Amino acid sequence: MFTLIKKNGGARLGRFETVHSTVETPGFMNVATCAAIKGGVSAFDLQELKTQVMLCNTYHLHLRPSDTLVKDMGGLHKFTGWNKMILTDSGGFQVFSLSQLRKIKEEGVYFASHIDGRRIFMGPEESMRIQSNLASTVAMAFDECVANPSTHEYSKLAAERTERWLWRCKDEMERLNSRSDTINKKQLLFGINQGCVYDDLRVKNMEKIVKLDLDGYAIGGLAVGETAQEMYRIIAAVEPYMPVDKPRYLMGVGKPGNIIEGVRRGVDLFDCVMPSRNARHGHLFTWKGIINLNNAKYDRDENPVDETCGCPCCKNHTRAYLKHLFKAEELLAGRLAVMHNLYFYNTLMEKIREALINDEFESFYEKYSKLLDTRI
RNA sequence: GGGAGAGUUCCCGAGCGGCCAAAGGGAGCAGACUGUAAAUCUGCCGUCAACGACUUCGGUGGUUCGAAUCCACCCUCUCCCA
Repeated sequence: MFTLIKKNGGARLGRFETVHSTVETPGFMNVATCAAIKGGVSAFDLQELKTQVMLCNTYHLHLRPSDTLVKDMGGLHKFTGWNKMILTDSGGFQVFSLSQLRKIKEEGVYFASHIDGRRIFMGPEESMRIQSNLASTVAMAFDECVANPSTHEYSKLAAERTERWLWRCKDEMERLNSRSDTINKKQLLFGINQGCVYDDLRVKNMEKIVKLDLDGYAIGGLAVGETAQEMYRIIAAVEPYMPVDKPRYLMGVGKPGNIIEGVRRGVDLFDCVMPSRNARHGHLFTWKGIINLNNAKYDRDENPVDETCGCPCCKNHTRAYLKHLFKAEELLAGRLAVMHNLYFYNTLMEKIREALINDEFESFYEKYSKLLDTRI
């Protein structure tokens, strides 16, 4: 159940109560595609990183270790040791990112496994069944995320197919939630808005999927090649059509600045691989901008990554040490850097919420929306 | 003392008369990364007034229109025999 607490302009402060935990929004979901945060960060580490939600992937976990195994192990919460909200992505994004390895049909998508080339099929029903087995808190609809650029004609076709898939997702989820052997019988389902960069398709699609009265709504298919300005325009175009009393999730976004812009336009939830992936590549977020720890200038830097940061890495280590770990290819480098970046993102969301509570979001926006994405 | 082999740009290592400023690694330097086929990928990596010029392949001298590549001597290293 979602409660809208207050607004600052378009920005929303809210609370999303689920069977596993209550999520304060705006919130950032930490990506753990294969049921693990890449970089060697465990569920027990997430406790001290202010993590609220873990995000896992249907496609990846179906292939390995298999959703039936996870079900036999008691579901993702028991399996990973994470007891708060888990959102599972549907595999829809893989329709986009594994474009060389798949074929899309009305019934669903035929993939070649990226692990061993084995042919697999996934449609709305399969995705729901897998996510039900995984027993996440929130399941995402199985959608098609089209590449950018795509023609208006194709984007329309894909968005309408995604709508039809959504009906099937809803039916299957209701069926699964009523089964006695389902682990999480209160599994929620979020619908996903598509339509590429075309406002008319986006709005029409949103109007249709809202009628299904799902537990939340996501804006998908963004940050896949269009400009940031186009992305903001689409969010603004579609937002008036989204239910006020349901969480809104901007999928796969993004840079700190993108998130602040998203919040300003009424988005409640975000996720992105950027903090974890970039961390593994030595790019660290700070309250003064982004640093690349691989740069020679940090060789003898005695400061922590960020002086104001309370993460385990900043409390214990210098930039010089972390830089050394990266150059020496020590696993510890990735672990510490990922912990820092996730803590940074989670703290960013916390500060956004504080700003909203204090009715200071606009000044927060002015201060940080550009600064945090700047390289220093 | 006798015999065999080797010395290439920061390192390893190809090249063995012109297409060589010299393959390929590594290191170094920088960049990218947005619902993770990513602990990945890309670029630069002799010098300069730089679509050209200059100096480099242990040293010196030679052969040749032309040499990292051929010859002579020298220096250094490795291995084998005494």
